[in-house]
Amino acid sequence: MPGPKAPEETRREQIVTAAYEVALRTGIDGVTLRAVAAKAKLSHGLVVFYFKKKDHLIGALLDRVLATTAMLHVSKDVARIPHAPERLGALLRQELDRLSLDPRGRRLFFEYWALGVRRVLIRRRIGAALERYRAAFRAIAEELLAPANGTDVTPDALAAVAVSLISGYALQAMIDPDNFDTGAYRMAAQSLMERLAPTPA
Amino acid sequence: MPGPKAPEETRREQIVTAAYEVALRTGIDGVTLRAVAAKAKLSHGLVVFYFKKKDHLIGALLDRVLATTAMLHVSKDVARIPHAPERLGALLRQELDRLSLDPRGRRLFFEYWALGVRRVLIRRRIGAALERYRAAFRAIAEELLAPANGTDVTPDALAAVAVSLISGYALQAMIDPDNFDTGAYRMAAQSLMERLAPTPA
DNA sequence: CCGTGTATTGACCAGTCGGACAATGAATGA
DNA sequence: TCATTCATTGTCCGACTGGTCAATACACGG
Repeated sequence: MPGPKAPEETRREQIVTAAYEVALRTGIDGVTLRAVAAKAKLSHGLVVFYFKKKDHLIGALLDRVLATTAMLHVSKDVARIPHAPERLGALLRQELDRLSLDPRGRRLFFEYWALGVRRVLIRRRIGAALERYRAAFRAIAEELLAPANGTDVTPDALAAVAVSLISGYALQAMIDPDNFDTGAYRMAAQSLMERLAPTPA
Repeated sequence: MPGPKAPEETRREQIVTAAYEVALRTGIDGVTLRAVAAKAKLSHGLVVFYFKKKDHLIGALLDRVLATTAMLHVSKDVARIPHAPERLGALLRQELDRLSLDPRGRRLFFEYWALGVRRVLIRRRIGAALERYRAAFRAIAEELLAPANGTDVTPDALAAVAVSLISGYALQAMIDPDNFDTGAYRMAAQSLMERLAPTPA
């Protein structure tokens, strides 16, 4: 006995939301058509009705993951800092702080990253997200490195290093929180970044 | 018709080797009892005969992965460098170079990393490997930071940062090699590390 | 030469997965 | 009011999974 109608576009979002919740608890592997349907209180047939292939569903789920966890907004407070090195350090700290709350989303991001190693479409989208992430840092890096042009550090590389500091933090903190002193790490990373400015050496 | 006997302890290694080859090509998901058995030219029943549970097999496979890819040997050339900052930079560069060749093993390592997020036993072993990796850097970091004790950077944090630079490099380079300038990154990372010494500031 | 233990096989099982599909219900327009 | 459209359901299917197990062939000690 087919149930009531709710043919709004909401259905897709509802399903993706259910998938997201499932993924948070059980990982991408746990995102099965039936598990998602159960979480959304639908028949699993309906899920494949909206997303013809399961891959499409996990693609849509990737959108959700990227939207909620891989976006970088430079807060007003940070943007207002005049001195470029300090601004870079502050941005770094802001991101590290953000990482500390709700690590579950980040876990999903890394799971997708691992998936991307084998699947081209996912790899491209994650790569693009990383590139956008780097771009935000690159802007500051250019400004910072402008005076000390004699240096062998390019803005692009500096941005990549910043991203490394952030993702490396997440990676290490996730895998053994016990042996990882997050406070000390943040101090060190920030101080390292800010130390770039004074002497181009 | 049960085949010939070869009851040596070699069988286990042979199976793990087959599993490793399968994993390199198809990822950990592809490591199925039957796939491994086929690769090793055995019946899948024999695989479960040696490794009672599949988990034991993927545990043994993790050993293999860690042994071949997560070990850090400080080469003689590097160890002989007297000046600590330069030594740290050289070690960093050595590891980054090593990452460039044969990324397949590293991919597996990161796949296990993602797996570790959900599975406790794997998480602990990866965490331990990571800690050993950090320890190698910590030794140099202590020596490096000794004179400039006024600094807010602890040896532990510096080691963690070094690991971040390495894993972050792998992360970004593997996912989109096109937009990632490996050469510039290596220059920047090394120069950043070596810049730690001169002025404790 | 013959049992005994064990390495090895293949068949089998229950479970789960993604996907196809006919049947059914509800809304909608004529 | 009735036919049409389409969202929704449950069922069914084939493939594959991890795991069990009886049957078998081999090596070896007596």
